[in-house]
Amino acid sequence: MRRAAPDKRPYHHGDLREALVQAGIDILTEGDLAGFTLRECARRAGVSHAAPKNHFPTVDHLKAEIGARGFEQMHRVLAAAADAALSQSADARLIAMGKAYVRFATANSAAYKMMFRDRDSFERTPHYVVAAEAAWVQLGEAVAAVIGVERGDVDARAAHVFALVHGFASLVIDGRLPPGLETDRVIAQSLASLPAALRGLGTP
Amino acid sequence: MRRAAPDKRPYHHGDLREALVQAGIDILTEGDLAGFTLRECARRAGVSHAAPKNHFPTVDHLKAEIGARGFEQMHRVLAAAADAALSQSADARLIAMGKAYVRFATANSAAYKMMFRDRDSFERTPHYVVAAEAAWVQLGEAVAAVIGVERGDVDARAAHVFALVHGFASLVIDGRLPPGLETDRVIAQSLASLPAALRGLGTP
DNA sequence: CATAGGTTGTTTACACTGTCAAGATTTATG
DNA sequence: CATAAATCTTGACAGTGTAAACAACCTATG
Repeated sequence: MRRAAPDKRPYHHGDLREALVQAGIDILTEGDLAGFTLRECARRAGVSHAAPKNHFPTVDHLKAEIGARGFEQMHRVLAAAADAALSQSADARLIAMGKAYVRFATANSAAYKMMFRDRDSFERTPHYVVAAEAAWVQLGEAVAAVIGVERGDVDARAAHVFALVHGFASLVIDGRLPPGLETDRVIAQSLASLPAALRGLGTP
Repeated sequence: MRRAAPDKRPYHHGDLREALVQAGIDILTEGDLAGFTLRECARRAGVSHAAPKNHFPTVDHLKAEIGARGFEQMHRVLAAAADAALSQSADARLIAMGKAYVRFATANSAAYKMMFRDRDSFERTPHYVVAAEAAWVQLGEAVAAVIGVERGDVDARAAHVFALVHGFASLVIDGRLPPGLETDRVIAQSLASLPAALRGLGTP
């Protein structure tokens, strides 16, 4: 068994797979999505450019793994936001989660892009699929708590919420909203109207 | 003055700039966003790989031009949708535009991605800026017609609409909504609730 | 324990990309 | 017409992802 940080870099890295993932996350944290490169990850891990092949057959596999971790982290952030609002109403919890969603996306814009962009080019690894699915389930539960479980069609309402928060997140990240707009206030306003809108949805 | 399609390619190319743009649009129409390459555009225009430099200093300039045209085309599509619903209420027109928006985005997914993705890497050419701005203005007008011009804060409501349709478009394009979901019906439902939600926005 | 086999890295190579510099060719202009 | 400007070609360079051949290390089996 080899320790993680031996004194003299042995031939084998020790935990190259994890080092590559971490290097990739570091690059994204620096906000340099274009700088995300398989060779650069290898470079940061202190390894030759072809070494990653043993752990990730393709750069898309690495992207899928990092994207999966992004979903997992977002899941934790949303769960924490919901927990913090546990004493409040289901409406307040959903709103808190919506705010946390947009905040996470904008604070980790490069990672967020990697989570959503180019999904087709990802080999859909099981890890990625499971992590992305969990986000959907989490959202559906919060929506169900708002509209009441007996009212069917939770998915349609969850899609409404998903579209709204993902839309805001994308627009803010890409700087697509007009410069003068107070995005925080606008988003808070839209989210505040969400529970009522969900209850009215599909019932004219 | 030279015509667009002379019989014998008299100038070096005649209209290389336009040919490059068209080649790029063709690639996107084929849905192959990854295949969009400056060299491939040059290839399709029947010209050497470095020829584009005279018309587009950088590949991002070509992307910006194509993105601008995408915004222009979308503007026409939305205007047509609004015109077709001219005899109906402002609510109906906004809903029609929303549907047309999502339909355009999903039917031209590669072009839509080029319009929105990587905006930072675009040299922000005047053409692109103007075209993108026009889309925002168009949306704001439709929203203003719904809520009444006297009620201020049109931008906040326009942002709400923009986020919703862009969110749906992005999620559909990236296949992010659950497989079983009837997206057409769900989106129609969400859009139907939009005018009422806009009127209630910000007025508790 | 020795050794055969599999795992992990390195080296080298290839096709591809965007960009640049130098030259050739065609058009426009004084 | 002669000269300048615009346009295109050729060739080069640094990057990229991926593949194949080889080397070093680990491990399990005889």
